[in-house]
Amino acid sequence: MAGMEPSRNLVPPKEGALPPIQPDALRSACSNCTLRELCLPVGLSPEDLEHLDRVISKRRMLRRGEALFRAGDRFEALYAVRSGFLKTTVSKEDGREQVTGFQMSGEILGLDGIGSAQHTCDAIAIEDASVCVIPFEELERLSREVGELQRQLHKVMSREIVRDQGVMFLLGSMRAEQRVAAFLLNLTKRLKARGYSSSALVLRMSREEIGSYLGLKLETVSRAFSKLQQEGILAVRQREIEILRSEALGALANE
Amino acid sequence: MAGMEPSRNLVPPKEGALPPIQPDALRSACSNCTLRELCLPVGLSPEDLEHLDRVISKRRMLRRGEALFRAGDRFEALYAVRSGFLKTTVSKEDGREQVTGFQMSGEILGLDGIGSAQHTCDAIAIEDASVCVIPFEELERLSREVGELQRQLHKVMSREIVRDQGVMFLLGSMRAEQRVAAFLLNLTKRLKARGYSSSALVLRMSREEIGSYLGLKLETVSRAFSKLQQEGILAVRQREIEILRSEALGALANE
DNA sequence: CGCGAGCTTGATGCCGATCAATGCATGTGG
DNA sequence: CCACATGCATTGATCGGCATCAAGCTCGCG
Repeated sequence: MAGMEPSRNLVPPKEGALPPIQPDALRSACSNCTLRELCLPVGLSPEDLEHLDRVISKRRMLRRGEALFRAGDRFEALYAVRSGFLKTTVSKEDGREQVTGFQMSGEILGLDGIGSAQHTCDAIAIEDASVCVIPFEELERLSREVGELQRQLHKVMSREIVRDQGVMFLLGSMRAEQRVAAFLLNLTKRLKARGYSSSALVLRMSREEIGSYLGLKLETVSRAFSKLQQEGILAVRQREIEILRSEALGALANE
Repeated sequence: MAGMEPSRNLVPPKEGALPPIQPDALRSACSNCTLRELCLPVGLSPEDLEHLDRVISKRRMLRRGEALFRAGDRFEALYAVRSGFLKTTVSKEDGREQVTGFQMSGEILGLDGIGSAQHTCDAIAIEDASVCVIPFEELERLSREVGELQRQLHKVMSREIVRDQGVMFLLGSMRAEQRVAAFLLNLTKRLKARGYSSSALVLRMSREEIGSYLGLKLETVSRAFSKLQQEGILAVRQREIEILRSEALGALANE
């Protein structure tokens, strides 16, 4: 039932908002990709795009639960999500682990590996997914020639740092309900940029994964959802969430 | 009493471990800098170092409490700490703020600004400090020519991302005492790399700043120090900390 | 139909926040 | 030099939010 279709159970996107998947095509092409305005190629000229196409030659399909890379793996490439959802997790020796992020189409994974030539976290598909493989040595070489690409890569890395700062703030200073509110707002913002509704969504991750990301136990996440529903801010039916009063959600998250 | 001397009340470094300060010199030179093995220039050849010297032409002195940059400031440069300590903080509109990091000599500040051309956090000197100014446009240009520099810049950014993942783990899954233990171990590790003792240190930040960084209240930080002292793991006298049983501290932080 | 994974809901307990008082070091003016 | 103010740290008492433990519940699926 799950099959390999992308993003099936998200709220239907506007026309053409998501790329059609061609499971057979082994070559990707940034030039034609409908994600190019959200992904690494933002702002590249058509000629530069062609150069990039030559570097990003491979794709990789992942079944739900499969790892794109694991901590300790040799770092060789960055990955751009084409379809599906992934999570990244860090873990201590003793096995305790924590989700550090969820990635959707157009977002880049693997930046953690550059510093030490090894990945420092696991990247796992939380639904069937497809990613573009971006061999890093070649990307570095090309970005030495294409200033705009260099700039774009730097921006992607910088934004990741800023995102992490936001999560640190959330983990350090917000209460459970606020964290959940902020999480939902962040998700809908990113989904909206991809053509999805900003008031309804289907969560691709379990309560436990959300809790792990937000520094909460799954029961607490569940209670927060229930509370927000009681207050008339959300309508929650399992993983389907409807945001009834987004201004109230925003107000909550901002204090 | 405080004056402009660097790092006065840290445990005395081994010979030559910290750079002498020449308050009058307006030019810095990576080629001669004793921090070059900890800072951006790691691994650069003498010739490449000379190129870098041409880009990093200015220094800036900061008094305790002074801001290097603030959220919203136009992003123009990265900064490398020469001496002294800084902190970075993010804040919400309502004024609540949280410390996201402490930076010591050889560490780079300002990476947050690349993505949006504006800084997204404040960087404040928590003691008199001196930084090298690295104009970013010029750094980007030079790193297009010098592959080793490009690589080094990417590493610095990637390590910042990994560092943040570690903090997220700490904030999401560790208890108060563990957080304090991990904090101390992290500080001593970095100080050791700079030639200081790994078993004694003087904190440059207040209990409140530590708490803000660790997602705790200052009273909780204080209690954690007291507890660790009772247990014979630390000797605490105000901001002077001596680590008596570092293996116990490590064991605590790792579970 | 019955099983199991994931979600919800309730009862209880603990860790850390909060409120409050005291201690300690440094600085200032009389 | 003392009296006093100020900023920071310690310690105690109390409170509240979230974790923990423990049932039920829902839904998809063999």
